[in-house]
Amino acid sequence: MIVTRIPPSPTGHLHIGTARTALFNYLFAKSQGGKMVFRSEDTDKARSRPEYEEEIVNGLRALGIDWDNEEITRQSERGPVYRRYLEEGIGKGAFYVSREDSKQSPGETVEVVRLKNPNKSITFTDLIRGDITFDTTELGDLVVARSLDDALYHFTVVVDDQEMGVTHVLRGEDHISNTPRQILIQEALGFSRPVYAHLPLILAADRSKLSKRHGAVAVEEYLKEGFLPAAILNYLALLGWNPGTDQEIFTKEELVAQFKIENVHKSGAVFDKQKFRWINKQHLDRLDTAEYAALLRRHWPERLATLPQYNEERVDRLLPVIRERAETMADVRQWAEAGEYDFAFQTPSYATDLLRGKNEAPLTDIERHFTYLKSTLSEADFSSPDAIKAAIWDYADREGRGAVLWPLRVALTGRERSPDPFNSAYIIGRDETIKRLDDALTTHVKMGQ
RNA sequence: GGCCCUAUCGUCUAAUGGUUAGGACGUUGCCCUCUCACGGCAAAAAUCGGGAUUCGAAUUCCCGUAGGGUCACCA
Repeated sequence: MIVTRIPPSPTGHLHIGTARTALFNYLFAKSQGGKMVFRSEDTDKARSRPEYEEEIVNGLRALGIDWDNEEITRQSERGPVYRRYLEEGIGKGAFYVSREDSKQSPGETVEVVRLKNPNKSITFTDLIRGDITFDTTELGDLVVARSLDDALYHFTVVVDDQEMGVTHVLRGEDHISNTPRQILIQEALGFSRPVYAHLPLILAADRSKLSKRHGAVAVEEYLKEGFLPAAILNYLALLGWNPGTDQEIFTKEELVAQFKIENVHKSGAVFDKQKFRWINKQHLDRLDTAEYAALLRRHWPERLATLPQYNEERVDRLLPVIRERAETMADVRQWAEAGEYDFAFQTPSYATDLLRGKNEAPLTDIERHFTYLKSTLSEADFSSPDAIKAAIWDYADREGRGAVLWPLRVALTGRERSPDPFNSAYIIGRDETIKRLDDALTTHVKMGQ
């Protein structure tokens, strides 16, 4: 049985690179009927924090990446296990205790444990890159533990992978050079060698390893920005992998069904926010209305609810208009905060010039159109934007669409750019539509004459 | 610098010896259109360079070049 692992170090937020590695381990294991285990690599006491472990666990779960060990393995709790293997290795002569100056606290003398390097050439087969050979001589007698009770990363990884039955190690390309060290330790301990697969890195626009200085790298930040977990998963999967078909939008299940390690790339992939946003829109489009409404309300700026005409019915009518444009919930929030949707919940105010438009339509024309529209709309079918459109389209077409529709839209929304007048009228309802036409007439047309 | 990895449109990628080098994002143009969007159609846009093998190379090999990763008593 295939067993993969996801071994984050809880020294920071859940990095999208970590999430991507976790995803590939998950997809590889699940697509082969195997398992994935989670291990917290918290041996660095100074930098590891429980909050980070919690954020990583929650973030991965939010994305739908779960693991098969009930209890998370924590390296900080396995000191005795490492000590046992250390002592065993020293007994066999594979490691030795070395008395030297401490690098951690200079001036002190400590007894570190070093590997007795056999100085050989090691070749391992990488599932993605083929055979890779290193001469380990340059590694020297590497330190594997600060003391018998304080094993270091390479040692703990090797011991835990062995004890947890890990068969396949899928990790970032930045670990390639770590592999020969770990193989040396495995061989010193008499362990078997797992299969390795080094994934291409996620790159920033400048093609260097994506890091904090390039902007948002934490999964949490994208979740907050309103990216859907399914979209994050989808986009991450496409960075370095593709199914060999033109399909680009996937559910998690489709990913599991189609994932093949042979289709994983060798070269790094630049993280492209634009494409990510587009992917998110595709997933947004696949939500049903109730799901979308719930999502929208979670990201809705509170200020809108304080507007005088705010009610849920209008929000529901506004939803399709928002939905057709928004690529992320952050877009919606931004537009809402810029006042683009205020018209739905309060009477707009605007300049007469805006009402007249670029062509500086005579106010007498606007008065004539509005008088007609008022009487027509007071009897029109308001059950849908299309019905409203049907009621006034012929008139607008005859009189000049721009001449009729532009001032109508401005009277209803007060904005240079807004949803179309049919949707706008539908959102605010018949009474409010008539009222706003009246307002336009008294405030702008009559005053201006 | 040593070691290691990589190299197809700006970006993500398809094509595993024979294609007008395909698709997607983005960009540009056109259509739709009262505005902003959405949508539809179209266009521009790539095999890093040089050798070798071969009837034939994006694809195999070699040499360059470029980019990246890594060189801890961090993980």
